[in-house]
Amino acid sequence: MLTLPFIRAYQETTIAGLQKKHVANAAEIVAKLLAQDDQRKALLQQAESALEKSNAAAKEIGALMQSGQKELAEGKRAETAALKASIKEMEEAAKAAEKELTDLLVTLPNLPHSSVPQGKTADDNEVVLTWGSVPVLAADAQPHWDLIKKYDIIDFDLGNKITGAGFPVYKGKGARLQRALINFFLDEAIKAGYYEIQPPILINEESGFGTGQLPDKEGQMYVTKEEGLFLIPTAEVPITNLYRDVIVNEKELPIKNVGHTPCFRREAGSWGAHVRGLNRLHQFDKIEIVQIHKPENSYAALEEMSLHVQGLLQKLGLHYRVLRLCGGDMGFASALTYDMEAWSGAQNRWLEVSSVSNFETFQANRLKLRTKIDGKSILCHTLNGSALALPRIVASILENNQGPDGIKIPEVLVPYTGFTHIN
RNA sequence: AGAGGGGUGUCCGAGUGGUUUAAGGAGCACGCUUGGAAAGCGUGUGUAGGUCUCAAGCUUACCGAGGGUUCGAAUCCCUUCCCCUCUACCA
Repeated sequence: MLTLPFIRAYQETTIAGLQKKHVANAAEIVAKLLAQDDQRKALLQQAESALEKSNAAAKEIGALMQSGQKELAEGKRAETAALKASIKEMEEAAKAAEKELTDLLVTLPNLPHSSVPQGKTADDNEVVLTWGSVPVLAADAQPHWDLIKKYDIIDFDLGNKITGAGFPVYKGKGARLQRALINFFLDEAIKAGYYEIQPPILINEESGFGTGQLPDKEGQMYVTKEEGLFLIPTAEVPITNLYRDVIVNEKELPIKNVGHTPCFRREAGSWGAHVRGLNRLHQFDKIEIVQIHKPENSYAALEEMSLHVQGLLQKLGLHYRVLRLCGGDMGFASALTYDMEAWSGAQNRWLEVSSVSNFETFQANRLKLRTKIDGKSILCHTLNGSALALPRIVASILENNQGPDGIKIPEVLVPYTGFTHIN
């Protein structure tokens, strides 16, 4: 959530930023926000000065009662009773104005960093770098959805039977490869100084709001019927919300957490021919890294996180590229996002395997996540990234590493899998 | 899940309708004291909003959360979340 003092002080910047994110009528919205804020303040002031009067009167009555001047107290009491109704009205008006204001404020996305390219769609993203080269495969190379059947390692039909589309069952070496990747990614993160967290995978509404999934993406999450809890779409939600309503000691910063969880996404309305097989799932495993920083360090941290993710891809020997997302393609809460895409050898296309973002104070403002510097409390910066999401990594490994003697497991994974080939 | 007991500041803890302006203690910060430290003494010690050019000051709200009763609520009532004990169930 953007902060009002910022919007007020930097109206032009705010409008330009919102426009880069393709918010319609940005200028009108900013003007409306400021007007509503003025109104809120006026109403609040009115209510508070009435309250002040009534507080003073109550105190007086108390004093009179105690000194035994019953009659005077009674008179005063009748007088004050009349105030009550109007105070309630004023308080309600102030509250309503505040709600109207936050309801609008909450719908606004974060402002993009100055380096974010203009643009609307994925085609406008900027390629920052490309690593490795396209693997040379035999003419009869198969896409992963055929390979998983050939080697019987991931079963969509069984998943359909017990749950539904997009919930595959991993079997044998398929399951072991999953476990190997999870452990490898966690170990690498721990080596890089991250602290492992195993959070709940159901979260409440406050947490969904804290990181920005609610109300923006409500339709994308699964909800439990009785309790109204949401299945997490990413470990970012529980791990970042650990710090909701927290004033972190400056000495504890930066915070670097990592966690592995399954992730659940309804992906309503986003199905199509290009999302076959593992390309898009309702449930998948992901290792997420989360960092919390003082504002001045957050962009250096973002680069560090990007390098960490790239290191993983390099160790796995995957041809990849890094994109700087354009204003139209980046997420609601993000100020700057790098996407890492791995090459899928048989589909001949890039697959997004990680997204690393700096949210600056956007999430922290919703979370009330602060630190104290020189006695003043300020909002922290939050960042997160996938390191990494499994299914598309698996797809790329399967496709890129296929050969006559089966699928070759990347060397770094062999200590984790206990086998060198899937065949 | 049922019955009972709880939730107060950074922490412990007092507080069952009116100088509560949340006692007291611990911790922390600063000062005094000291050769230095400890002890001791003194002072300070939350968050958010409003007012204000800034600061100070003033002011409003906050005792798990939300609502209510009252001139006045940490205190009474309702709803809800969480914790503890016992019982039941259970990996």
